Amino acid sequence: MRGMPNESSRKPRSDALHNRRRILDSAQAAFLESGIEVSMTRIARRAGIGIATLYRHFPDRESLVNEVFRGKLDTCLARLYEAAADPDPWRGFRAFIEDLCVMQVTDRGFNEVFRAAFVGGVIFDEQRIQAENTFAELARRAKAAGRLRADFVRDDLTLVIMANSGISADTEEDAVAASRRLAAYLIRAFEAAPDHRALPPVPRLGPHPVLR
Amino acid sequence: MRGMPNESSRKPRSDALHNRRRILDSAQAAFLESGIEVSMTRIARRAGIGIATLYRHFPDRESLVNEVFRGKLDTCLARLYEAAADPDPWRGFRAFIEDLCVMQVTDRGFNEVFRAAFVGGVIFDEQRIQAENTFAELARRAKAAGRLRADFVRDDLTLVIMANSGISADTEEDAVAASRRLAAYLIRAFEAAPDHRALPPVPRLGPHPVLR
DNA sequence: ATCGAAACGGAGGGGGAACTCCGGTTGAGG
DNA sequence: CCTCAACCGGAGTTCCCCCTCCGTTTCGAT
Repeated sequence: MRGMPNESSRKPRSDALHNRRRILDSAQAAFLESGIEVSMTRIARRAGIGIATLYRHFPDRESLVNEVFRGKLDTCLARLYEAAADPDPWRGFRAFIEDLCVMQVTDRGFNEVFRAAFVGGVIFDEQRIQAENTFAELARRAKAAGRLRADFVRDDLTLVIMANSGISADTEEDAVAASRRLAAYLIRAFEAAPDHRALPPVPRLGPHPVLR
Repeated sequence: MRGMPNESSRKPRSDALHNRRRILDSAQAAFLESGIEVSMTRIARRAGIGIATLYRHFPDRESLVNEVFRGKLDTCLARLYEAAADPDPWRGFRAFIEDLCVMQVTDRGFNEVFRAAFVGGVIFDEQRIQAENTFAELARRAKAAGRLRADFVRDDLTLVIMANSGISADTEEDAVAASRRLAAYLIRAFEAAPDHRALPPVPRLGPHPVLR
């Protein structure tokens, strides 16, 4: 509820609620098209409200970004838990990576936020840790089933996210196609096989600056 | 020679030559650190010259970018021809992708320019076509040798470039490590094997906006 | 040493973005 | 219906960027 002006007990006015909704919708659309760096003025204009009203509801860009993507991040985590619940861990593993890539590539803002959240770990922290543990457990099961190569590590998911974040194309359709093909290649590479050669060493992937 | 003020016959002044060199060096460093969008003012300050002098030598950002990366792009093409000359096409294929990834990940500006050049094909056009043909021939030989999967297509190289362009890390060392690991995974996925499943369809990858 | 063309660099116009101030407006409880 | 806190929105401030104009300085040929 950060950014909401009324501090204590009092139901917010209906026009304020209406404007808040319009801001969130416009911001969502603007972020999707142009990324989270889109100017606040553009968001306000798109919503048909004044710039001051936007800032009253969300004191800075970060709080707006947070509110917009909280929901989408939740559905993303839901996909992970769904995949982790699959009795066939390798099928779950593949499904998660495929879904993730599509979600990332169809929303430029989400791509940036998700990348920041997972690679940098600056925002949405508690959810991220839980998600990492769930993913690690899924990977462990897939390894135990002999389908995922044993030297797959947690940071390889970060690698997937970073690689997929580089995909783009003119139309959403083409971007999805490109992302699917990349995901298919990567999944193929992750699959256990008798002729494995050693992989290059695991990189140390620290925080990455996307927001500020 | 675009951007050089003296239109016809006359040897340039020594101070002009000196400043030109300083501009190119500073721009190279600035692009490497901050990407090609870095402000012209910063480049000029770094070179210790006035902003007007910068603009006199290079009338717009594009001509400066062109001049800075012409050399690096040439060495990149040299790597390709070297790889194409390898009697073992699969070894050449792998070496080229590995080298390419490292070059891309160690210079942010080059990453952006190279991505634009290869994905969009807007700049450095004639070189790009020749490079594409050379790469296609290398891939053909690698397929004929039974080492590269038959359904590998030209646009898969674009996929590699885009994926690798998403890699980043705190230190150059870590970025290289991450890039190496990604490249190893992709090469593994490209390798021919008896148990191939069909890949998702090839995406149509059109021009991509990086420079303006 | 002279002198003109060439090169230099700072000041400034124009634009856009982030964020704030404040006078006018409106919704909802009494 | 009245009132007033809550809300609205535009104008204004500051900052940084691109790029140009123009008075000053410097090179180098004579």
